[in-house]
Amino acid sequence: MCSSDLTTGASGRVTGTLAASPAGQQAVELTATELTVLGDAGPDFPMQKKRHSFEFLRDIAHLRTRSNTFGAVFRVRNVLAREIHAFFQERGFIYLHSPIVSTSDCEGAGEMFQVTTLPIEAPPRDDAGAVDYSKDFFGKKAGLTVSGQLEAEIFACSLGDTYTFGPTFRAENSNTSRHLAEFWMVEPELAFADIHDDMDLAEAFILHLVRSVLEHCAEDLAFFDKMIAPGQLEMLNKLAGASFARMTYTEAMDHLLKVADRFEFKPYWGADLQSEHERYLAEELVGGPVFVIDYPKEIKAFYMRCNDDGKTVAAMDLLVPRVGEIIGGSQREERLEHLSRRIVEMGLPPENYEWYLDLRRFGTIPHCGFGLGFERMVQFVTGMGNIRDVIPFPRTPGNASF
RNA sequence: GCCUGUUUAGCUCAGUCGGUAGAGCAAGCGGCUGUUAACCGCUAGGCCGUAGGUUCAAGUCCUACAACAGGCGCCA
Repeated sequence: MCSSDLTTGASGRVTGTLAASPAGQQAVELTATELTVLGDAGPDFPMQKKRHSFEFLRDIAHLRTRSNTFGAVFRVRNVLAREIHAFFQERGFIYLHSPIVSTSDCEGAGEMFQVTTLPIEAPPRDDAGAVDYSKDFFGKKAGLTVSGQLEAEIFACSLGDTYTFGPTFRAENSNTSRHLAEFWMVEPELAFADIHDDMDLAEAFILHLVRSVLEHCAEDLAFFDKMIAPGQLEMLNKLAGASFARMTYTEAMDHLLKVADRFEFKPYWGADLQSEHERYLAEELVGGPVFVIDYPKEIKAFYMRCNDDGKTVAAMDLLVPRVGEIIGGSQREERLEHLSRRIVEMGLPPENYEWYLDLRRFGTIPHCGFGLGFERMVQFVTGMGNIRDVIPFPRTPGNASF
């Protein structure tokens, strides 16, 4: 082969001498003495030495990792994954491999993907005509996990501080730049801890990840700062030395009501925070990450601990500029009678929660935890606008290529 | 699921008042050479998303559908 085969996309081996470079934009250069093309690419190679749209590159996800943007994204993603383990392992947390296939749909976190070996066209039916899941592979209806939290609670209430880090699935028809049907979630669970310990951990965790990336991915972050998200480096550097603001839902609502005119959805006490409200709090009012705690109990999950006011629960969300909610967590209701009552109040079938209630019947402890959407963290750090571009092979409604 | 927008060359996009298409990059050929998501010349390359409709005439106007994007909801 000759050098004319050395087109964009070709692979090759170069032998030469590494020397300091006089050019401004690189430190070293290779003076080649020998060049071998190992695999030529041909004129139909779809990528070029120019900017492509991320939508186009998404269609060729098997080739897009050859671009500088996706190289940088997945190097940063790798460092973040490594540092998640480092952070928790250094603090003595147990890494729990929570199950992927789950038969406990007692989470309510989202629609489950069903896992079945029954024939779709003609499943076995019982006398009432309903699908007979006792004939299914697991003997009951099964699905892909929507959260490892409940399993993490089991471990936290026996082994102590625990975390999960694994794939999570939501069959929601969500079409946004912040949602995936398959994503990775980090879920620590703290034993003998309250909502304030939970926030302290979340803050230390985010700061560790930001500082680690600044330390280990300086070159890639400079690339994002220049090509993807101007100002990103300054934002991260500022964040690395900051402490996060904290406010109650009621305080946040007071702030929102003062500027209610600017919102499409008018805020009022009792309503969940809209995206535009979250953005205002993080981007304008605070200008950085902010914890919001003590939400009205009606808009939060059954397992969150009731506060003494009888109206709110010890829930906390961490809102960050641009991405919005990056962490959602709570202190768990450890009091048997309160938890039982909430299950009934929310119309959930109590028989599904017996094992969960056992954790309160037998040696209950105060505990808490949170979930971090891993891809949202990668988005936050890199400044990438679409979550489909920070996971190798995105799964979204209507798309599971590769 | 709802709202808005987009769909024209391999890619990124122009295309005026409706009169059968242009640029840059890529590709091919040639030149240049301290270049870096460079430069110069030439050459090719188009069922204008799909299906209907209006019109003498549709890339352009209308309808439906599809794909994609952005925003919203759901959440992480």
